[in-house]
Amino acid sequence: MRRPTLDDVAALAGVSAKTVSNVLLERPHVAEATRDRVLSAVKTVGYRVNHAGRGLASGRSGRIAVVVPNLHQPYFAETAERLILELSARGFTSTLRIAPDEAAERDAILGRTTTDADAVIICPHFFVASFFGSSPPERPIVQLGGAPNGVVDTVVMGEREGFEAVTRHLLDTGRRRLALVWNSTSSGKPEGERYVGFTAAHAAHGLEPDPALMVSGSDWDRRASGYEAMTGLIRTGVDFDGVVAVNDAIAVGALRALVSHGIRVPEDVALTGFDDTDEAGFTVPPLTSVSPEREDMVSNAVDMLVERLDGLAAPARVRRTGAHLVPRASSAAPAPA
Amino acid sequence: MRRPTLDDVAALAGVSAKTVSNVLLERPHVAEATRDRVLSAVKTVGYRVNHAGRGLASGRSGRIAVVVPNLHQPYFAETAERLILELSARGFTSTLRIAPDEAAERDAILGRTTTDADAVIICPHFFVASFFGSSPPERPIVQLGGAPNGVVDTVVMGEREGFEAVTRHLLDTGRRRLALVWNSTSSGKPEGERYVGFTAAHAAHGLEPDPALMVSGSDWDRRASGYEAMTGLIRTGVDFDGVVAVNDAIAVGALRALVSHGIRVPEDVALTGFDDTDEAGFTVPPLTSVSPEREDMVSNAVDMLVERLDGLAAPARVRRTGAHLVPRASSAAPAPA
DNA sequence: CCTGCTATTGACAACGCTGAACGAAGGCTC
DNA sequence: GAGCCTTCGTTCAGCGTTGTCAATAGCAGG
Repeated sequence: MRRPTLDDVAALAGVSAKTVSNVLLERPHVAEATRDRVLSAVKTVGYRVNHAGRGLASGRSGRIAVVVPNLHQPYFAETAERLILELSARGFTSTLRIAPDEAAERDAILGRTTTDADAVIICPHFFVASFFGSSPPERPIVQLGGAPNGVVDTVVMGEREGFEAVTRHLLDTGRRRLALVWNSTSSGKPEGERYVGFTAAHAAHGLEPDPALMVSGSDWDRRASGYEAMTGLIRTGVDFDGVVAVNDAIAVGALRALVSHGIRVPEDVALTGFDDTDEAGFTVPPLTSVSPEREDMVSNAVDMLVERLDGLAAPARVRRTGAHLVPRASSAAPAPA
Repeated sequence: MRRPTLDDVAALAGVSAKTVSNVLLERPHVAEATRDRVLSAVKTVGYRVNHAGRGLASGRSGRIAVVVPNLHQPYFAETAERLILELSARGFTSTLRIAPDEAAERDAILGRTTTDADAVIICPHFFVASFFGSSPPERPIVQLGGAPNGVVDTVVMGEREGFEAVTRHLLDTGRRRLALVWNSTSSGKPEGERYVGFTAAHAAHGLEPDPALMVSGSDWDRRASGYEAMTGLIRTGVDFDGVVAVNDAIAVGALRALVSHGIRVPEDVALTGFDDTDEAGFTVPPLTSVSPEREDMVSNAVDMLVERLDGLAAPARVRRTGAHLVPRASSAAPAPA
């Protein structure tokens, strides 16, 4: 009835509890025969390790906190899913923390709400180096996406080249006046890697982005935000033939706004997103997007984390992963006039 | 440098470690003055509880496993999000387990992969009573959605009435030949609460569902599955003026299939989903759906779980939550001929 | 045959916390 | 004033595991 312990297994196998532990931890120097005997005893008594005991004795929990702003945004849900599966494949358990606002995110990073994890992987929304004050983080933290901050290891996804590719794609197919639907930033101006890519593509065509075509919604993560921003732009009456959205969710919101104002996609206006979420393939019309190399991002993040857990002491590292254009109908070239 | 322990706090506050523990656990019979002294000592030394130690001593982890088939399906992502936030608001930590197939789901339920949780909340895909063999579950399990199985507490969402409502909505607005796009079931035939609602609505109009209009994809959870099934139905050439999809994801897939065959929604065919996920409001046209009362579902599930953790021994209980129609443009009445 | 290695296993003491049980002090009732 | 209850705090013994280190055996080399 009582849940079996190491001692129960040890008694049955005729060895000490420590030996059973050594077998389970796959320590070297355990005789083949002993191992077999132990493992079969484990099976017969139905032993399962007690994580609390192990954690207390070893000083590690074997648990990684995965921190995302939310799960209703497909990008975060899909990323969290991959992270969790990858961590579990590598023998870690995980705990998913949802940090919808800056305070929650800081608390998660600083460990105030994630005391039971050995390390943290975060898809940051607000994260900046100043969260730490003067003292460095007390446990490994890896950032997935977001800008390198010199404090924690970071996986940079191909934001710049991805955005450049999608922007060039529109320019190459004859679009000339591209609107940019942005998430709001602290400065109120577009900024960061994606904007750099956007500008670079324009420059390659000898063009410059038109500030009158840049709009942002009130929130990064809501389709509603894209709808709202797009509607605002349409109301200004300004002319445009392409819309580059900062991510798929915003593109989906923008799409609704375009359609409900009688603007046809892609005939009148081309539309693109970013992230290549599941839903991008199923909008009407299907949405051109940019696919970050998710597998790469996730495995790089976990690699770096494991290295830190194994004791690596080195300045914050940056790994870059790629991104590629996924053209779909929403950006099909307009019929020649 | 060393992480502070109860003893450090106790020394500073001039009390025993046990008293500090009592304060932190909000035990009664601690004098106000003592509590204040302890709490301020906790702050000064920066104490944070060691979960391993607490877990070992108390025999509980304070952790609940949330088990879902995946996160790329918005319904599961949104539900998991609410569960995690609710659990955290009630002082539990959570661990999210992704169980994509039957074996993984069974392992999670039986605790083989969730040894570190006191209890389990599961959004089941396959779960049946036979998972347990003859012995009852060894810790509290609550099912969120899915059919009651007599073994674990279950929250039944308003599948029957929700489906009846949406079906009636279509019939009331003049649609007569309703296709049903189903997830595949083991029997290959539609079954369960949703189908009962579908049939009941027909009966109320003196009609009977036409078996020739029932199709299912290969998978519950992929938009692709809805696309595939819908395409199959269109190819048969059979006539229909409404499509009832078993959930939003399948409806989104069906929508793509309809549009790409030149069938207009809602002019030619009305379309409805189920779950009222975030994306339903942003398809083109916006998708009529049924909203389960998510808050209710989640709080009921956690309530039942907490009661079990508090020692309630009683036969498996069932709580029912409601569902209401959310009409949108995809099911607007056709213009009178 | 002794020395020094490696391979294998075990004894013991933590790890940080909480449950149980108990003691001291004060207040109430009759 | 005896008896009892309530409040508040302490002492003590583990919870189940792993790290450290010692013990033993076997074996190669001299």
